[in-house]
Amino acid sequence: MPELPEVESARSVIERSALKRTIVAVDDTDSYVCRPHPPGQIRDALVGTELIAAHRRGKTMWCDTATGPVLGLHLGMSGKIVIADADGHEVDGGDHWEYGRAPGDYRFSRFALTFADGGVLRLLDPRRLGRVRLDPRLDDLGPDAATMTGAQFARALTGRAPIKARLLDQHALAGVGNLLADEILWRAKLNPARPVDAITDPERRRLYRALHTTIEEALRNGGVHTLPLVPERRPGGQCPRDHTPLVHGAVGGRTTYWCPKHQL
DNA sequence: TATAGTGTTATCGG
DNA sequence: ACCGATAACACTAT
Repeated sequence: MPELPEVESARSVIERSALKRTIVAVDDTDSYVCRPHPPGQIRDALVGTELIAAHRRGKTMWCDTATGPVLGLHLGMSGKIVIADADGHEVDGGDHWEYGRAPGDYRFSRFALTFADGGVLRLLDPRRLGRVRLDPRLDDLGPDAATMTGAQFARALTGRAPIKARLLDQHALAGVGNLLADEILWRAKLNPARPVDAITDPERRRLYRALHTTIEEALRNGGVHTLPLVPERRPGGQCPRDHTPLVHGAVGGRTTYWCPKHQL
């Protein structure tokens, strides 16, 4: 579910609704999501302090605390941030949910902060591929895909990998996931398997423009599912431009859909 | 019952 | 060391 636009809405939920609230309890007992921290370590580091800022680069979020370490949050494949008030009512809903979850269903709560007023911030994550950790390393992340410059983008496009594999490489640029990559390449009319070193300068500029317009549109409209190609990524899907049947295969190890007529 | 999957990372081979 | 491909991770929905 979460790619850069969804993570950004999760970050803004935290920013609006979880800052400057004293933390009185922490559930960090899911040792898979909280690894490598042993149960209790994150709790002991956070109880008594408060979040004071929420940041994001690519799909990684981190929160500064008033007196403790930085709290790193990653949503993985199925993670979602939900905040409830003391009465249990969920506030500040962000992105939509893929696993048919109803409000109040906390079966998949993997991490939780309880605030002094009784409110609770939860990380829900059925597949448990999300991550919570103290003082996360950010050095390995490339520049944020939403704000990177054309020069940074050109720097990211060296080597011989398929262009889609490079767009997915979080070391090269941070934030593009499988759905965004297909959408961006479709808009730029580039074949996902094209080697990076076969991309011409005009094509790279087209791709850079598609990167930004696609992310902006997804942010504005409420997520990657609102983009035109995404709902067509299924057997029988058609090119939104001219209804050519899309073809699919694996590129960069991920399921990939593209239009055989436009994407060359 | 079998399979795919919107992310990351360790491991293997060139 | 660099680069890319692949498997593994955990669990649900189809």
